[in-house]
Amino acid sequence: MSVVPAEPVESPEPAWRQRAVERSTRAAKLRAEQRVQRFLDAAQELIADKGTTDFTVQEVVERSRQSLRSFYQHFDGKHELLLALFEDALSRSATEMREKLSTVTGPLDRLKVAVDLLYDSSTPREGQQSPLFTDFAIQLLVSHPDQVATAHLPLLALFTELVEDAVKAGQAVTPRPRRTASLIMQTAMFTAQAPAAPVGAQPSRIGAEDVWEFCLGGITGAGQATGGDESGTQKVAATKKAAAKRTTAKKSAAPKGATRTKA
Amino acid sequence: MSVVPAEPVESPEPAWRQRAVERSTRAAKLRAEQRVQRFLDAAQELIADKGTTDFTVQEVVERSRQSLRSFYQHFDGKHELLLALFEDALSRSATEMREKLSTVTGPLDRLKVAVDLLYDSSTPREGQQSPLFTDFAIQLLVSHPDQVATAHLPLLALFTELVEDAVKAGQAVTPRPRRTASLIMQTAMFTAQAPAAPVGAQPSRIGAEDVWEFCLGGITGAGQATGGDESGTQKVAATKKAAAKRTTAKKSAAPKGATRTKA
DNA sequence: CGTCTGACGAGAATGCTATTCTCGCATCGA
DNA sequence: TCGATGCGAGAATAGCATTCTCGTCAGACG
Repeated sequence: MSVVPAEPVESPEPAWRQRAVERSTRAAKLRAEQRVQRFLDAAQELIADKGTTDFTVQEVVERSRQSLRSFYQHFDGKHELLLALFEDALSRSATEMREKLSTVTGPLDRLKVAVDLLYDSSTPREGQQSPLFTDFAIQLLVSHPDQVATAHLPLLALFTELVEDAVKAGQAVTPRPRRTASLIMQTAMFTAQAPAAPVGAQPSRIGAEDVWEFCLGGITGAGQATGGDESGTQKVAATKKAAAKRTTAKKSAAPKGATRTKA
Repeated sequence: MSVVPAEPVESPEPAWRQRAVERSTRAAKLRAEQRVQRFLDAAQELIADKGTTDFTVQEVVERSRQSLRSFYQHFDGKHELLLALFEDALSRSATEMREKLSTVTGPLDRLKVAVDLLYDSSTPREGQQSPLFTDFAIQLLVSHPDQVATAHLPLLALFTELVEDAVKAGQAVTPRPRRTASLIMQTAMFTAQAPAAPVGAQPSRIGAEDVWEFCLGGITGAGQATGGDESGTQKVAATKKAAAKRTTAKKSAAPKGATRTKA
């Protein structure tokens, strides 16, 4: 990109010195990276062990057999450490998801599988690796929304592709695939760690299936048609169009043919 | 429910004493409630002032002109205080929303307005009253999901009604209105404080409109039909049905008639 | 080879909060 | 008036992140 052409007057030590310095530098940089990695690994272990991101910086330091001094020399703070892990995890997750998707064909199938996978990753487990998606992701959402956005980028790209493919195949419609992808992701991720109903409510947990149906067909009925009466679906679809129009144009009174599809 | 019939032998002081005690108690209880209220008010003010829930317990104490001692005598901790405010806010919000909805007719219109309102409440503002929906709600979601669920109950009830009404009017279809309502709420609330795109991405912010369209029609096209070609919508709807089936039953190859509705 | 520099370990010190504890005073009913 | 209970004032404790101080050591450089 920018191979500086060495100013003829100001710097009488053009490239060879630079190379020398760089060689000298390289070692240090390498050592630094190793150290950073050790912190990262230690933190990862702690997260796995304790199932939280509530570990102490001290613990990280001890586990990595380094010093506080060193820690703060390499990270701006605990926050930076977690952010690093977070971005890494999401990025890794995206590629992993891509692999798993490689065996699936059909735009909608692929999208569904993606939703399932994302939902699964976002579900709080006991001993798994999740807390980066759950715990921290959420805290971060409050304090540094933009960084979350950045971290989401790889996944968002993937989902955007999936949506676009579905659209191209005529199996989906949306004016802004990126936004839709974002909405799908958010729905899946947040719903996964959703509040279970307070006490004794049967609809206890909203599952990946529910999320998918919702994303697919929303409320207007298309998604749930997994075996219902043909005519019914057709009817609702027609109604829907009108309803949407009405919502925008302000009007009322509607056909009563309640058309549920399932029991 | 349980007017204890006064055991003949064990307690020779049946009702008069109880009444006396109760009279004596009442005053104390009343004073206690006033104190609690003062804490609550003070906290509310602080939130309004600072725009965060990051106030100190000390601050609450000072502002309410009471003592730390007293605070911890009435609350289990800062957490309880916030939780109280949170539940209150959500409950209040639900009734307020009900009022505003009273002027709107038409199931889908009502639902849409509700989504707008909820989205609006959940949007982080500078000086407004929101932080209870944003800040704290999210922290809470991590630490005490069940309490969040409880707090959401009033709103969930409202949205469930709205969805059910829409279904009854034949303007919507869903097997489990409650779940759908929950999904709609979550989508609106979380998307409102969503991460804006990292740097220079135009689709910067997902708005209430986008949320609504997504909830309404999901991805399968029904929602966006604000003026598209009749036949197109019809076609997509038909395709949709098949697609959904395929998703479940694992199959591939799809009709190519890309049918976008909007530009 | 001697020195100088910059990274590092060990750990004390600081700062911020929540939470608890200890003292007295005051209020209210008996 | 007496005693219990509520409460204000504020000191004490504790958990953590972050900073600072002091030596040490390895490599760079003349």
